[in-house]
Amino acid sequence: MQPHQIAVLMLDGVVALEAGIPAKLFGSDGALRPDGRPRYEVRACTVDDKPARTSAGFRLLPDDGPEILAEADTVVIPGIQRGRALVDGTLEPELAAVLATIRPGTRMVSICTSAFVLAAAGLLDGRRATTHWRYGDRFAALYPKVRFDPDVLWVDNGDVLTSAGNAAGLDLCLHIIRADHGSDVANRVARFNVLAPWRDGGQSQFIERLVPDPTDTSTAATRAWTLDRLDEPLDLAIMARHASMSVRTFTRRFREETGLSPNQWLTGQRVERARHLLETTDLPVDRIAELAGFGTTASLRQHLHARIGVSPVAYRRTFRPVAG
DNA sequence: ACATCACCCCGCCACG
DNA sequence: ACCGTGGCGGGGTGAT
Repeated sequence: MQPHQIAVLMLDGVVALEAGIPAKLFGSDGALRPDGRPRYEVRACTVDDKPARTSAGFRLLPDDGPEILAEADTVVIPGIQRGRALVDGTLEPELAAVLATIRPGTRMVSICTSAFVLAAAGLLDGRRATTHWRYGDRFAALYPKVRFDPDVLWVDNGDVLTSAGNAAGLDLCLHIIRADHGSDVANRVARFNVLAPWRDGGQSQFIERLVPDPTDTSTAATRAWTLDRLDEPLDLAIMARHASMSVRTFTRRFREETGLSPNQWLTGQRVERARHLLETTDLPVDRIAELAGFGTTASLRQHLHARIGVSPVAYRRTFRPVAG
């Protein structure tokens, strides 16, 4: 089977760190098939075949030209620090021309400020999108037709995906791998690259305390404790008691440290547990609901559907095609 | 599909 | 005055 073709379009003023993200993750050994063949093939190009000036004092010389865009299954555009899309909502004619060569239906991915480019191309009209928080006001003002969400690491519209600043591109690429091939493959890629498979802090761009003070009371130990007993009934009172805090303080600290409310986080962890079990075991769905801590199968179905839009059985069929 | 109900979440504010 | 804590109210959400 032909590997999924990923084209990285490096524009003038590209952020060097972000230009390397797709190749590093999609091209990781962790993303290889069991038979050793690649799942993804990553190439990079510029608009005009010339080196791209980065914002870091060096240039990037791609091996391929913009003709790869027309053959790509996914196009990733790393963030930029200049360009018309950032200034007046238009595209340079040369950029518009190469974007026009991309086949309809190609999955479009932006990292950081390149959401401006997708928006200027009209690809985000009427859809949810995000970008680097520092550019949020400008983004909303320049592109009023886009439903800007300032408070997430990434937004997945299926065929158009946008991510927040810099390292959020890692989270989005991991998400894409997870969506394409399941969380086991995504977790392996994360491990190969020494990344957190699921950023502690969930979706929020604004984690007030990135590193909880270890001498201070913290919710981290309680989160770890919770993960060992996901199959048990857990509520705020139980978690707060484990953390030796009042419910009010626990709730407040939890949001400060993770960006999520305790229950949002807990549900997320339960969904991840269920996904893992669906992928790696043949246990019946109601048993998985039980082990992941969902009271009922209906509850599991609802949360799985809300997160990834598929039923448990459909999910298993996608990622576990050979029933064991 | 719908109603009911428990629990969650968080602004508010008093307390130490 | 300042700051972290935690009880309370009640709108909101999710489970049944």
